[in-house]
Amino acid sequence: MIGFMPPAHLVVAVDLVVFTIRADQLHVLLIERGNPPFHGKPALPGGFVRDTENLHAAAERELHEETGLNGHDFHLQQLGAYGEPDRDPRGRIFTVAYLAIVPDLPAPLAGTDASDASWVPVTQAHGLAFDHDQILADALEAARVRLEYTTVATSFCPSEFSVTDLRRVYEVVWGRPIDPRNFHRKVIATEDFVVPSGNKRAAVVGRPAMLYHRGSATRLNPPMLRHSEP
Amino acid sequence: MIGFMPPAHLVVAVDLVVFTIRADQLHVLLIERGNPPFHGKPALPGGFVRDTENLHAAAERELHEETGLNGHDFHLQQLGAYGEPDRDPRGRIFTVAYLAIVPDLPAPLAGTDASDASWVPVTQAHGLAFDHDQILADALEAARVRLEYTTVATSFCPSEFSVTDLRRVYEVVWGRPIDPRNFHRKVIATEDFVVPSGNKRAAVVGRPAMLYHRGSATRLNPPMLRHSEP
DNA sequence: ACAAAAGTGTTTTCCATACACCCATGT
DNA sequence: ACATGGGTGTATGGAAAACACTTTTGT
Repeated sequence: MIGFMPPAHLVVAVDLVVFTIRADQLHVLLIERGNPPFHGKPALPGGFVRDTENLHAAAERELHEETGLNGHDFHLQQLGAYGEPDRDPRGRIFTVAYLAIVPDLPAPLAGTDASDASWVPVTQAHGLAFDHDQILADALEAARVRLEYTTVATSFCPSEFSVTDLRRVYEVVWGRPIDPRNFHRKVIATEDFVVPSGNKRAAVVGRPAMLYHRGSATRLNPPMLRHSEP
Repeated sequence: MIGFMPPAHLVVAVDLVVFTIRADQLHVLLIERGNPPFHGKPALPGGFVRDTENLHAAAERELHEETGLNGHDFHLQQLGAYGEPDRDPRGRIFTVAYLAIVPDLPAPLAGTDASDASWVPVTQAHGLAFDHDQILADALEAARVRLEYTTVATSFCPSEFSVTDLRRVYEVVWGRPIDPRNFHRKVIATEDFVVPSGNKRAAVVGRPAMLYHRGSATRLNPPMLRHSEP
């Protein structure tokens, strides 16, 4: 299998950096490669772009194959193109990386093509195949920046969530604590960031939280400020 | 020439959106296509990525071919990949767009391969070949955003420039006036945004301006705020 | 002296931070 | 009653906007 050369028109792939939050930790979806090169190594899920589909559709298809998600239950956005001549030992293969943000899936990967896929804490995701370490690092920084200026944080949450759930997203992705009171006021004050669902969380302990759905806003104005370390 | 199909490995191109400011107007570098498809139409400069070069190097090479610039006299950054199946009638050709920002060139395009290239005000750059209208629109928005959070505005200026020159960049790209006094204080207060050259502008009229070089900073913290329209 | 552009000071307004406090629920 | 987390009010500091003012040159 060494030296396999893909058909000439298959020189553009898409790779996905799929983030979710499980147990208050940021996780990324990785597969274990079943073929050379990098046989047995962890890698980002991805595949070649088909003749009739555009880049975004290819990314959506891959995401569906790996997670079973479709519709608009996720955030999917292009990160950029990677094209070092030697990035793939099979030959000159360009890849377009996509950042995907999904809620913690109840039945994560059952019934999908990718039973070989698994969630790995980003803190432990090293030594990936190809240039995927670099792509993952870029994706992490992009996700942190997007939390500042957009409403993507809600894409980490299920359909119904509390303000505290949303705050945990910021704390986990940014890796620093946020004042609950000020965060609450800011989220509520930002128009169409979240809309009340009318329900309340069954309280395990303490006052039950009001629940919200994602609002229609996409940009955060003013942004959530992430300061440099104190 | 109709129906020309590039060699199979040449399916990835880079296209450049080169911005400069001339006569207080934002201009973009366009070529007139000498071959089908879109013969005679304006288009962004670009070309195929060579076997041994990475994407950034290909973009740098194209920029040098079109403008004669090399070294670090410019800003060059990837915008993203475009890959609609029908974006090029010759076949499936992906392109990676780059945003380039250069100072107003003294002898703009003399002695370059591209005597067919010319500066066009962005307000008049419509009806471009391929999907270049879309790429140009994306590049313009990206440039506006980057002026907020980075120091790229200095890349529009020659080696030595005044604070007022820099303010004009913001006003031209954003298309709205800025208070000269507050802008001045903010630029000077931001560490390493600009460094004094020690020289003064020969005054045509009024008090001569102090001149500056680009500083070492790349990110603007705090950012230049571009408010929504009043 | 005057015009014109560069650069500084001052006031006001707004927003982020910090933190005290009240609210709603389970035990 | 009280512990626990959810949510609100308020004082303070710092930065942005608005704008009056001073400085430096050429004519």
